Amino acid sequence: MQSIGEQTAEPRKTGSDSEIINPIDVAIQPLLDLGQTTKIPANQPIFHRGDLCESYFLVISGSVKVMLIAASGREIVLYHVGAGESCALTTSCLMAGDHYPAEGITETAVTALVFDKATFHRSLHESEAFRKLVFADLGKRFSGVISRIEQVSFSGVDARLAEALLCQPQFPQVFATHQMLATDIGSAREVVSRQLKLFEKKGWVKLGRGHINVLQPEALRQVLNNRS
Amino acid sequence: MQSIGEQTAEPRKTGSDSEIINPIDVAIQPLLDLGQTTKIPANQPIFHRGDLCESYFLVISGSVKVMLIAASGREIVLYHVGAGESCALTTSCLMAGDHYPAEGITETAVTALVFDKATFHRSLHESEAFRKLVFADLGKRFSGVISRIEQVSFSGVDARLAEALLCQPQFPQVFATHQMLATDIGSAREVVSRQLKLFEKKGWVKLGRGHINVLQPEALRQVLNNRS
DNA sequence: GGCTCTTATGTAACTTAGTTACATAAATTC
DNA sequence: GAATTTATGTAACTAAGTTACATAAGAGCC
Repeated sequence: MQSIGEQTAEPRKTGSDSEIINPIDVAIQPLLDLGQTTKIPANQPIFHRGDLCESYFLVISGSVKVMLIAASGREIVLYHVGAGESCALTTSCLMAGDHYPAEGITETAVTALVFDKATFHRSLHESEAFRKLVFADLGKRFSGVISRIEQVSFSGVDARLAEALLCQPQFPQVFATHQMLATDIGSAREVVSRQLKLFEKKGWVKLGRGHINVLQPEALRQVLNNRS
Repeated sequence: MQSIGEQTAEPRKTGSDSEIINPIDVAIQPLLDLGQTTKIPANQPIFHRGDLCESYFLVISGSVKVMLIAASGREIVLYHVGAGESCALTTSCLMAGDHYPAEGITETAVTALVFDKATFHRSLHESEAFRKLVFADLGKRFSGVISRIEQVSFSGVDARLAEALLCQPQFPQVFATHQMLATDIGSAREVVSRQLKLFEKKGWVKLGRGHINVLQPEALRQVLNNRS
């Protein structure tokens, strides 16, 4: 059995700006030749629910969101795929020969390494390093999606919203619409607007069109601890 | 590379009584020697959230439920592991070297084949059949958990309850308490009681202590179609 | 600038779901 | 059969989601 490299990729933060390519290429540099490097603009659908999964991809830069969309228009983000990460849903569908159960959409312009189905399976078979990368990613996502269920079904909108505000890339500045925040926490826009107004009334945030200024992060953290 | 068998196990219904061992042993019979056959009584915890995952198991007979439990006591079942199935969470934690993010509890007496960590990894490495079985299962669960999120966050209690009633093993007889149904659909006992009373008022079901008689399955199916 | 169009936010009224806090009743155990 | 445990019933209240708009801030165009 041919070994293509032993070091697995470490988990990486989604949406970070620096260190985009460095960490992944150590582990899978030799695999780069097997895939096709592709660039996709922002806000493009990559896959839809019901699509049969035909290729595997690894994000080199940018970010993809994987989400559910209800008939009513309600949306919930399952997870974000950042630089150095692969889409666990794709892995899972390729392995089970299944259809996608969700939507994948680029959030920013994305550079990705795309492998066709056969290459994916062959690499999985031949490379221990690739296998480790793929499965570690799958495992991480599975746990992540389970925490998501926990959040959504056990904790209130206030706690989920507080967490969303605290985890923004340009904290304490939040560049997001109420709709985007609602999708992130799996609630409705009106509910988010209502809760944000409450936060503003308490002096914890300052609201603006398309952005929010977090004034009292400690108060938000308190909400998180009290009732998550 | 040693091939231990080519046929993968087909997906199987959870909690079915007949054909318990037959279908799986075709695929993994040769692996039986590698694991330790273990019997566990009903209602026993198998793992808790936070536990480090040390062994892999394959259910031979009986069923295990994997669920989240909130501090408040609220519960939600993520999935059931039936005969011939493995626990995807275990697979995922073993592969990612992670801690369990949920609870595993036997629902009935269970016979399982247990592999230690090292044997699991070795089998994964050596046997294509085992790999296929493990990953197909993981993929199936991942999709399953995602539909669960969809159900819980997009569809109402009435639809979820109707579905739960329609999917019972001894349909149209339902042997479950309101609490068990609530855990299944990720709601609260009082909410289930309230909704069941409404169903009863409409003549769709007949309620009893510990069991429910479904009188008008068509009406329940209608609820499912209208607003799932 | 002023006009239009699109996108974002505000808000009230209402429905559904979850929580709190008990009461009642059916099994089970002693 | 009395006590205890377990299951169900129910009311009152809070939280969240929905419907149905109104308002307002920018973007693009003349």
